[in-house]
Amino acid sequence: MPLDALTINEAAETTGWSPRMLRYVERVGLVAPARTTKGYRLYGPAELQRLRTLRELLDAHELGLSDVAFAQRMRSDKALRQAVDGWFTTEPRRPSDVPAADWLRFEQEKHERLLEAAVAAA
Amino acid sequence: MPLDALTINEAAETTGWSPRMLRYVERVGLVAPARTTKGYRLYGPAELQRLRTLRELLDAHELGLSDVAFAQRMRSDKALRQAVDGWFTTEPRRPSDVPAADWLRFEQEKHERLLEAAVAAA
DNA sequence: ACAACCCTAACACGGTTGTGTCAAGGTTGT
DNA sequence: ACAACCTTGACACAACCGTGTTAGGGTTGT
Repeated sequence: MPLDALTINEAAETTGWSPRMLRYVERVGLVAPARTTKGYRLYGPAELQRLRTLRELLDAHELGLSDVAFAQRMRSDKALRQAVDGWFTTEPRRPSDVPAADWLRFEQEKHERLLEAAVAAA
Repeated sequence: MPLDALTINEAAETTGWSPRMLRYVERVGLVAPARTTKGYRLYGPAELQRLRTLRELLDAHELGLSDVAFAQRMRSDKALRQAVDGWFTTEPRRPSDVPAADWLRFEQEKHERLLEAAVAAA
């Protein structure tokens, strides 16, 4: 067994999550640890760090795991990100001299560029 | 009554939402219509548009209202946005020659600049 | 003044989230 | 071989989400 990887109960001990919740956090798509050939979960330093900061994140802003899962979905699904961003920018009295279709496409591409840069930088 | 503003039942009729849900959508912070002095809701063209596209958005990506509400919270609460963005970018093997504190601050400010631009553009 | 509308508040109810616990069975270390 | 782990699956349960319905009370238009 790798020296700097913990089993689920050990990881639970040092992160404050219960083993049950570690499995649940994995199920919802955040913090998925490596596995041994026989299926045992192995939590490395990166996973442990993510688990600790996740707890802080949730507590500090009163979020649910589903909120963070949704944020992750927005980062990985470009179409979703565009759709949501697009919804918040509907009909804010656009300049009337430019055709609507062109304006909309411009806005979409602008957001796409900006947010892709943000994600790429991550 | 303003000519191009609808009451809640009329708005429900043309948007496909139920009156109950229009009140709920307002409660969760999306699409808040104007009010008459006596408290009657008045849905203008902008609100009607947002309601129709909201329905499309939810259906197209299997979202809940709470997801969109959370997205809105992320756009309006800078600290939240930074915290969430920060979590997704924890410990991805940063360049080892730059002190951790500086690197972290640099990343935070970079995200802040990019996302502020995106929101300001909206 | 009366019907037809609007308001808020509440009860109801199936579905999801977050969490614990327990069961049945495979793996590991001594 | 045996205790001490690990796995998945299921039952349970409070809290919340999305939605309808109903009740009690104001407002508006004819």
